[in-house]
Amino acid sequence: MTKEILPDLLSSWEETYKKGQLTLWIFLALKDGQKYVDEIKEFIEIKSQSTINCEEQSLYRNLRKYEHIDVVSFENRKGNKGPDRKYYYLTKMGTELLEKFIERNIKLFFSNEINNLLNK
Amino acid sequence: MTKEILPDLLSSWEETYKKGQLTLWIFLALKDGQKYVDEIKEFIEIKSQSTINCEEQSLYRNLRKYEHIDVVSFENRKGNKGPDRKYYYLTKMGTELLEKFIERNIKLFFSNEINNLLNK
DNA sequence: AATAGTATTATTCAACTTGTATAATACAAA
DNA sequence: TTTGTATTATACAAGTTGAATAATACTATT
Repeated sequence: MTKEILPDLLSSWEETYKKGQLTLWIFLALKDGQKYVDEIKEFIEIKSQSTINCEEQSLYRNLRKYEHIDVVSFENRKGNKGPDRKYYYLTKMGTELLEKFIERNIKLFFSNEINNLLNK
Repeated sequence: MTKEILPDLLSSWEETYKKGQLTLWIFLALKDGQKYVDEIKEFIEIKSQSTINCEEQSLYRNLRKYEHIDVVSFENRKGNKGPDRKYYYLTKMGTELLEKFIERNIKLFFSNEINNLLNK
């Protein structure tokens, strides 16, 4: 009985959970190196082990938001085909922001107290 | 210049980020042991190092949702004063659900690839 | 018996992100 | 000219949380 409900509960929880996570994943992708949208999407899919499959539209929307406030910037480069690609990177402010965010919000899970609880 | 904007960006990002995180924190609190709402709130505030300060109303709302679908249950117990308290705990299904969630969504950050990136 | 404090339930509105759908613009190569 | 790639834009639905407000109910104290 449980076996049929559990996957649905899990995916609906994950759907909610990931809504606030996209920015983090994008910034991690950019910390890894300059990327344009397709590469960011691929990075996230692989590194999240397919937990997060985002739409390109969501990436563009998110990137534009942070571009406007100088957290993210880009450089035009040619691809194999079509028009130039925007290769995004974190600005100095974006780098600082990500660093502080990781320190406050991610490192928590590496603390002994939480880590013990996670593995109990 | 950056120094004035950064704290605002950080807290607005955190506000968004934590919106999908409450369920995880509640479930971790319950995994730690049966608790009623005040204790859950305290657990989250302390263990998140004040990164997450949630409203009791949000806890009630969230708990009720998962209570209805048999992920969370409770036991009435008397407190020092006032009416009985509902001491919540994870059901068998809730425990399984949390375990699977952690495995898929949290353990990622302990992988070498992500961990290296976080500390770069 | 009345009051004050504790615990929970309920409703509503605003703010925010993402999914989804749809459309438009623009460039390059075949 | 057509096809494929890359980006921008708008609008609506769904979901969560913050905040405000109100109501119910039990207990202990005065």
